[in-house]
Amino acid sequence: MRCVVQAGTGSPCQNLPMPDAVRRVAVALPRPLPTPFDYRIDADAAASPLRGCRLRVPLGSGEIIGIAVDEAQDANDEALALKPVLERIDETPLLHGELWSSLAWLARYLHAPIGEVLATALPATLRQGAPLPETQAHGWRLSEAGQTALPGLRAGAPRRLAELLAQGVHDEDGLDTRHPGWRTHARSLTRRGLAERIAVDAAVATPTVPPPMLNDEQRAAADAITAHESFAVALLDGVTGSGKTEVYLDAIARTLARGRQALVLVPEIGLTPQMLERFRTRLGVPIHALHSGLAEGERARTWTAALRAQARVIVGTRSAAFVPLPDAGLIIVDEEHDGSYKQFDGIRYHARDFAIVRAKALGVPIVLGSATPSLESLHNAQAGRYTHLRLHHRAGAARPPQVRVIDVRKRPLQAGLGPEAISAIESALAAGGQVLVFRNRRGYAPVLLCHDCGWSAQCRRCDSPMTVHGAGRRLICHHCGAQQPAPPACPQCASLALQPQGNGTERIEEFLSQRFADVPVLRIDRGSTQARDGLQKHLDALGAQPGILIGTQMLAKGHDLANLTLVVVVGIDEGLFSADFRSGEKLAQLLVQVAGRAGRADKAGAVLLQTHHPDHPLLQTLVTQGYHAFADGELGEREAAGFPPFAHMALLRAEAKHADPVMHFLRAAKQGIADVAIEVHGPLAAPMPRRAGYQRMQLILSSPSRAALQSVLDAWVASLYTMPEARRVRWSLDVDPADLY
DNA sequence: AGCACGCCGACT
DNA sequence: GTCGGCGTGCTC
Repeated sequence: MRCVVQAGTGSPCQNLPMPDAVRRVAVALPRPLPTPFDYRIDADAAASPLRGCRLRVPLGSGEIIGIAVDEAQDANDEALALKPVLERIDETPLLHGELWSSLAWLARYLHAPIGEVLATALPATLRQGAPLPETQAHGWRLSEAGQTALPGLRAGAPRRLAELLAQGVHDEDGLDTRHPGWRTHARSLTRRGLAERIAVDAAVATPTVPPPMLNDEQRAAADAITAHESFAVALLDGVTGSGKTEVYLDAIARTLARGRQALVLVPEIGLTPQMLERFRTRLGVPIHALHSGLAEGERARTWTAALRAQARVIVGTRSAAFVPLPDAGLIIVDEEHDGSYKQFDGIRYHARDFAIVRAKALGVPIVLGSATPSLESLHNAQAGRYTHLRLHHRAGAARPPQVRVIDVRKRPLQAGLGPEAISAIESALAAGGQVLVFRNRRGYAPVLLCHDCGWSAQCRRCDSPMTVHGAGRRLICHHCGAQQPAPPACPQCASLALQPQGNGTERIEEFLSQRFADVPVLRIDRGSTQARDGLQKHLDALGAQPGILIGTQMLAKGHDLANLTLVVVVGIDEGLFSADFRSGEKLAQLLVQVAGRAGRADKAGAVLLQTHHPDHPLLQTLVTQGYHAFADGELGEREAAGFPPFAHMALLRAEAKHADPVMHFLRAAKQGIADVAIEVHGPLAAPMPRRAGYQRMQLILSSPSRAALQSVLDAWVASLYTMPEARRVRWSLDVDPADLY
């Protein structure tokens, strides 16, 4: 029986004898379970606040780390039947305050299990129960003995380090990036008593590089952002090269001066060592980076340093949206339109949207920056919910590139390149420039086709076309990674007329390196360049000499190419007619971003867009009137068609080895929605599974009212867990899906 | 998600 | 005769 609190009598439980003093606590577990599980806990272990603390508990035959979602409740005999909490890991809550309530909101909004959401928010080592790491920042300086001994030191690396330290305290963070290998020399100095390691206060800002003078637009934008110290969303909408980063730096510097923390989110490919170094020298504080390339221990250290307010500036990719910000003053989301902010498996959150929720809860300003803002953000700006700050001018004298649409209908193509493109490449190289050929498709050719019977190579497990690699010798499925040799003859009609159709980056590389044999031709894509510094090394090796880069998405931004004068974009036609409602927006953003790579400081650039559909409205509007005109038109179409941001969607996906149970489950699920405010489409075939050999289908829910959709999801998702049909499939829900196919 | 339990194929 | 395949169901 429950212990009932009666009005006016206080808690009667306090008066009852509690010999064993057993209490119960609800624990969120990192498993796809709809609710937290109850455990019993000793009263003394539950004496201090529990909510947000990690607990080690038994589950099934094993043990697991969960998080208490509430304070312990008084319990009676039935609590004895519960399994016991094995260990209380945290004395004080790891998650609390704003972060706790924002995460609780996120779990409700995504209709995801709270335990999975909390686990996603924590760095892996902490999720697995590790103690909070040491985070005190340290620096190095010369000892008094070092000061006197310095002039007498032998020339060499230790002496150079000593000379550096003689200028003042250097923090380890900065030494790591600027003087790799310094630790060996520091050890050698320490052994001789010449240098010493001291704790440093990260909050003291001493910029080593003075800020440039902001132009009027930049100044006005920076002033508008820091005008209020409370929640407000600013859309910083500035063309490529307009100096958005200077606006960020100015706003961050003011935030630091007010004694507050700043969080900067950047897309996966935007977080480069050069960018961190620029922030470090300009802000004069250690920059705490958070990205997928970091070791787990390092991620935990950064997260914890933020929790302890030692980290003042945190720059990170998607997952950095989860860092604690006890002294928050400003949040920035750079390239806010970028698709990498949306997580595609597990908890499908959108880091930009969650950052806005957090800024609101924290009561701090947030800046969304982009040269090609998402239609959502433009819509919000037009509706007056966001302040729209425009930067129209490229900094310095750089002129915008000349964009030309090239009609390749009936033109002879070589590896997908028309005569205009080839001669433009020739003259750009002859003039000493560099050329970027952008193709959004890697591999040699997208499909292998039999010219006689029409057979094409399909992946046996995914039913999708296999991409031709290795100059036509291998077939690879880009969905499941399956590989096989290309067949010598058509498996269907035995014809030898098998032809690779279309052109991937490999085939373009093959052609261009023959055609322009006297210049370097570099292919940059996921197949050729694994690590991010691998790409930088390639670019460094090329330098400013004439050459050709062939690339996919990876080359669309970041990494300055000082001498790039021509960009050729091929293979955009499939993007013009893709079924997904967001494909036009994505293509437009990509084209503008790629075009922005051409023409820097002194050289005007040219951009050629090759297409079989030169009159397509997207291209016409984009080229003649620019991105914002395109966005206005596209928003009109979204409104007419009932798509985001004018409708709100959720997507229920299910998969199993066979189609039948998937169909049964989705049909049954569809039956569960009776609300007339919700449109339900499906079951429809879903995009390729990551796991090969699975049948996947989906249901699309949409409603003009976010509130109506949310309230339907509340009851509906709960019912999915108990549906008998659900047991035969794996299902997942995606609220605000990024794309439908 | 893990993990155990449970019932059918090719191997020491 | 057993090792192991993954289908099914459960975890406070």
